[in-house]
Amino acid sequence: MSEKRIRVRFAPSPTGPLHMGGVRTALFNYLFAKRNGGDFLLRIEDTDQTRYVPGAEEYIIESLKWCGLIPDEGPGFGGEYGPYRQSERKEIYARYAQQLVESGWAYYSFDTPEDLDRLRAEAEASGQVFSYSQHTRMKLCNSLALNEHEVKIRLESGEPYAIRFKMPEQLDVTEEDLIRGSVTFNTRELDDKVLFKSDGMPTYHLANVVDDHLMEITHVIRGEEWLPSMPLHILLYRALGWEETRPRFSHLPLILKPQGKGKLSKRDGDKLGFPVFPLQWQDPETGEISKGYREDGYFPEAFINLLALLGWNPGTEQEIFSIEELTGLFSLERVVKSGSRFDPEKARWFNRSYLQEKSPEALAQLFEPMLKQKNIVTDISRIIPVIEEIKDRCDFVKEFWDHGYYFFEAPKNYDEKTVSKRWKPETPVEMEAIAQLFDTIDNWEATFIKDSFSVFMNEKGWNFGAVMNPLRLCLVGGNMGPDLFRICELLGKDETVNRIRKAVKVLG
RNA sequence: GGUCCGUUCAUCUAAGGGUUAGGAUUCAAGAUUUUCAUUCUUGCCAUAGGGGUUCGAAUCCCCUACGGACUGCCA
Repeated sequence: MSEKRIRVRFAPSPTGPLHMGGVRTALFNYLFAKRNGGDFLLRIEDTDQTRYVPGAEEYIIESLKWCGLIPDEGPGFGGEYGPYRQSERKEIYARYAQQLVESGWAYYSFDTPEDLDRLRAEAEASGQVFSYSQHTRMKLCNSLALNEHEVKIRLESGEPYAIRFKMPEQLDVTEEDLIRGSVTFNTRELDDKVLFKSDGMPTYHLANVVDDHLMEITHVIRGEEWLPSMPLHILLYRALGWEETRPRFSHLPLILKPQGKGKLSKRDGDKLGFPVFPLQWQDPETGEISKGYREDGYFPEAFINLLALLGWNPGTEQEIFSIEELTGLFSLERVVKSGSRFDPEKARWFNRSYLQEKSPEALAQLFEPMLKQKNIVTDISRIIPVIEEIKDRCDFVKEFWDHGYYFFEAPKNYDEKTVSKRWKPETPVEMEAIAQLFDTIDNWEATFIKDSFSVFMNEKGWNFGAVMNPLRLCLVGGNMGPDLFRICELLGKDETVNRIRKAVKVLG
């Protein structure tokens, strides 16, 4: 094989937000490039003007940045092979389309979209499927069926036309897919795809082949939905005389929805309560908002990690990988062939793993803005010890509040179940006694508080459970939380005593 | 309908002819925590079915079933 530098591309269409399957495709391309010391390019495939969605390209780029998948080349990233937006490469494609007609690999088609719609409808009515192919092309309106003179007149009169690929008859096209192994198609079953549209733009098929060649792409790594068009692309390289240098192909398995049938779609996320997009997206037409992993509180490292393991594994039992580790280990050979169902529970677990590894300082920095939003201003140094106590019980930074709000504000109400279970007629007297005891403690540290408390309890002969549980209720408003004396310490003596007395007043 | 791809615990997956089919998530039980959660331990659970090839098959071949993708002047 050649010594060519490895170059791969991620080529999304800016027709909406990037789906997590798209992010995984980008990730695998990135990992493959970096593993092999090559280049990762971003190319925007915007050849369909009718499907342009404002903001989609920016969304794609912001998503890649959030994930840390920075292209070496692409719109806004520089590079020697630009422009990287297909709409800006328009002139290039017409030339190659023309070349294909001249060499007999393609032909003009004058059938209008309406004509074809009608033919499709008719076929369907009789239980058939219409296809523009070697079996039907001679009965249709194109430069193969029409005589030379007729074609010339139509062309000169400016009649709109599309250029279609003239699929060879009865030819086996075999390719070694780097993930799936040998795949064979016979051209007899393939149709004559449009390469160049009547609006002057190429279709995906022509544009991606031309651009991959011009941009010296060595490996095409894309979703499984492209597998059926691989023979067309291979033949296009042959027709253009680029077979010697053409890229190798790999088709990634799909990401399937957690339950039921089919691939993961936008709707599933909304229905099942997890994001399918990296970032939140608001549809510019309908205003409808779709959740994003970022806004849901996922760490980008966790998101990347879970995506990497959806359809790939290094063959060891390790599951937590930094992006650097992934780039060191990745190989297409270890990508699985079958589609994988996405498991939101495991996604949560990945985030948890990353959260537990982070320092209390770093987590406090992330939590502080959320406190500010609740109008709680406090010093980072006061947040850190709280996080040390509660982070075990959290999967996301945003859960710190639910598990530790009582460190920042007195409980507004008391959990009813706990009250009915723990708050007895004698409790108020006991609580007041504890409050008085606490008032006398000078060294306000968990171990001392605990010692004093124990001595006192033994003197009184009171039952620990009967006192500690309502005491916890006074301080946190429920029956949850870390070590009670640690809570007392962090609350401070005055606040602790105040909360006890307040609870006695409220609960009677 | 046609073409192509796929099929190991509920889920993600390991095992590239010889293992008690391993790990992780979920779930369940026990321990610890005088609370809740965590943590730890244990447990439940799989080679789609049928034929071959072979001393020996999750692994190779064929058939069936099921699932999926594609079948646009969309990408």
